[in-house]
Amino acid sequence: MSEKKKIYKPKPVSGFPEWLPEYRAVEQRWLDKIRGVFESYGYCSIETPAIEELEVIAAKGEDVDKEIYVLERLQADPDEKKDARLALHFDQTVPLARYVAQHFADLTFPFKRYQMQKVWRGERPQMGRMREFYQCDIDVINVDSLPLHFDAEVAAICYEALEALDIGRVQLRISNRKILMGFLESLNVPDKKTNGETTVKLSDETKAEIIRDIDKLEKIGKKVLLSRLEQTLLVVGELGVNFQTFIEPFLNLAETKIKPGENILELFQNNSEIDSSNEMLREGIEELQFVLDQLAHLPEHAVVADLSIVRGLDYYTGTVYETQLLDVPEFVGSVCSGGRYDDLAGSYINKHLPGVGISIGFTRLFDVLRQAGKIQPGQKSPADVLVVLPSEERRAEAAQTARTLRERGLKVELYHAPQKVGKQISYAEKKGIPYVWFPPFEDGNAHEVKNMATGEQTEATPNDWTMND
RNA sequence: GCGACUGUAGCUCAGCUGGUAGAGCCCUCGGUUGUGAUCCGAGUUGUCGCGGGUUCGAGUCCCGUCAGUCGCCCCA
Repeated sequence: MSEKKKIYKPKPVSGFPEWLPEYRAVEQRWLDKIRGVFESYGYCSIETPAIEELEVIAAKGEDVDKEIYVLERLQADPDEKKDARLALHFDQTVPLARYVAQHFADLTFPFKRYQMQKVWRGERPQMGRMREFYQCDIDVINVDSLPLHFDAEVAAICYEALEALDIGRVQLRISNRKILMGFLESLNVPDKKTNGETTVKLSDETKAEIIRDIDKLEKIGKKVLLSRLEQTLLVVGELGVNFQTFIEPFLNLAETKIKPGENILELFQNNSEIDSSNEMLREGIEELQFVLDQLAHLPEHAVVADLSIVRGLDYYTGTVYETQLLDVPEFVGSVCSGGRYDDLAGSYINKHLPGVGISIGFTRLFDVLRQAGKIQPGQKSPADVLVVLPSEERRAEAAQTARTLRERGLKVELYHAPQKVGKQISYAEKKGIPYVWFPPFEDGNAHEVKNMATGEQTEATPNDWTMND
């Protein structure tokens, strides 16, 4: 007879966050604010399915492949293999490309859209890194060519959206991939095979390795970075000793944060060790300068050019962005990143569709600030008023009071049982409901309302009371 | 995927060199009649992550496993 109820103890699944009501309330408010800023620039909303065909999602590059969640039925029918495999989307940029290609005929270009949905990545979770999270994307896609102004516009919009959240100072860091690509292309480094007698161009593989490492410049520093390059590349390599001395001048530039108004080309030309005549390099500098100067209206700290920003995703071809929270130094990751991609939809449609966009890593942003204690939790209930239930006999009257208040635009909860008044009040207190309404407990008595913050209680009528009374 | 650390009540944790589990918070009730956040009193709560081993005996030691945290890779 003493058999115990079997309980399955719930455990949170790491990397799949969920919040208590008081934080969810803040999260909703933030999403509304971001949406408001996006729409104020005329960007429209779309939503794409949580899943895409694996073929579509995996189009990005090998590194992300291993992080893709695929979807299958528990009882997968072996004969069903002919069906396309499905996968949860990894980001919203690739689904956008597919969407644009698919609805090409019905869209108006330049197509400006925002999209706020969850995405999934199978990574090891840690501070600021989840396996399920919201991204707030804003992108512009056009046919044939896309004016460079948009590279500045999407950045400015995102900055404004972040500013609207009142989260302290944020800094956009912008670069242009063409600069680093052009620089690496221009190099003639000593050939190992000839013991440095002749020179050789960097292979794509080597370039990729260097790019990956330069991304870490701020984190690990120039010295460590150079010795790392030496270690990884000399071994692999076609490169002769001291090849790092060819990279170093660039790192010196990449270490500085360039403000709007500064002349980037001059910085290169003043550095005699860098050959700034490379065409791609020049183009990148010009573009970066343009975008940077277009953002000069933003506050002092808000935007810098930072040549160490290159971004991991392969599809970016020009402008790239990252964003730091300057007032949360314990977190160094980017909370808002993106870039320009010249032809992401090219594999779905026979049109040239360049785009540029940025994505706010919403859940990361929210959770990092929450953990840093910078988010004031909201109310546990959206209600403005709790109507006390005096007795079962007076339920109809109390319900009518609540209805009247609701009709006047207030959010009103009616207490569920005629319990002791003290209990009803403490319920309101716990849920953070700011006002408690007392309908008459006896015929002929007046309504009263209590302000929970001040403890003050006054007579009132449901038809004309307002929260400021 | 690799490395380090952790895993005891709903939550935060204590439990010394092995002897059959404890504190605070939370929650419930009470301190008479219609008033919360303080105070006082009483009460409920545990496969000690899971499986195996050593032992007369394991929350405590050993092995395995799973999960979590942090770091690396990568990224929002």
